[in-house]
Amino acid sequence: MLRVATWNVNSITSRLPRLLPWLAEGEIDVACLQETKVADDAFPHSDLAAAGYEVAHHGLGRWNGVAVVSRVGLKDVEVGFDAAPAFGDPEAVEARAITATCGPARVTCVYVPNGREPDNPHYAYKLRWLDALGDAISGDVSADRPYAVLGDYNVAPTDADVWDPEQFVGSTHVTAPERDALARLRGLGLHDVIPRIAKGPHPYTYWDYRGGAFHKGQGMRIDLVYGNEAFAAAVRDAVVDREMRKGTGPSDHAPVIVDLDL
DNA sequence: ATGCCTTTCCCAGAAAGA
Repeated sequence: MLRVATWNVNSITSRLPRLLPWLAEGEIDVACLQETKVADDAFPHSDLAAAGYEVAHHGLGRWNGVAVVSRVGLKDVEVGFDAAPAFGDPEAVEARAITATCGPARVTCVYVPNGREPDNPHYAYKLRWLDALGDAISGDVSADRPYAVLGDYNVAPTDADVWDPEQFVGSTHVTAPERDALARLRGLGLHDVIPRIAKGPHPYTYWDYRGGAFHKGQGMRIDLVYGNEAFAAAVRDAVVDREMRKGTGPSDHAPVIVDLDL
């Protein structure tokens, strides 16, 4: 059994007291982490090493930052992806993707650009980014080896993936071009591994910090596990770890945990 | 939510998040 997870930690520094016990008690084999918000030299490498995890981190400072941590081996790391677009300066590609092979599976950890508003240049950047991602990963998707793209996609695939679609009319995360971009990824051979419902109407993964959104059930499913044929066929269970959205110092995202018969 | 929380930059308030 291989247990693979994705979690937007919203600062690895702030979340370390939650991350370490979660890894240990949850018996997580591989975790894809987003929004570490640190440069590589500020990542808590020694804490993860002491916990038994190898780390591949890609961070450039206060924004973005992604990591794969694994206790089942970690090799063939690829930082970013081929022809990853930049927002402005072509030399300033943001730290939003990292890929590694962990035991029997290969994973790409992604933090998809937010997009801000549909008429904002960051929205066009988001669509470019997703398109280029698809081009870059098609080989791994079609390979026989279990492979998945896990992370914060910043897109709710369907209206059921937001707590109130009426609230999102005209917003990012729900527009047709964004959903088309996910459909294209599925068209390459990726399958949306949807967690089972633990509570409420839907397996949401994100709740705003403000206004008691979590307790009101005002969530979104935007943290996704997209697995290729071999990965999807090996899935035995998938859950949202809602407990991690509770308690002291939570991230605004909850982890998604997938058990694989590998 | 017109950002009502949180984080990082760093010690004041901007920027960003979804």
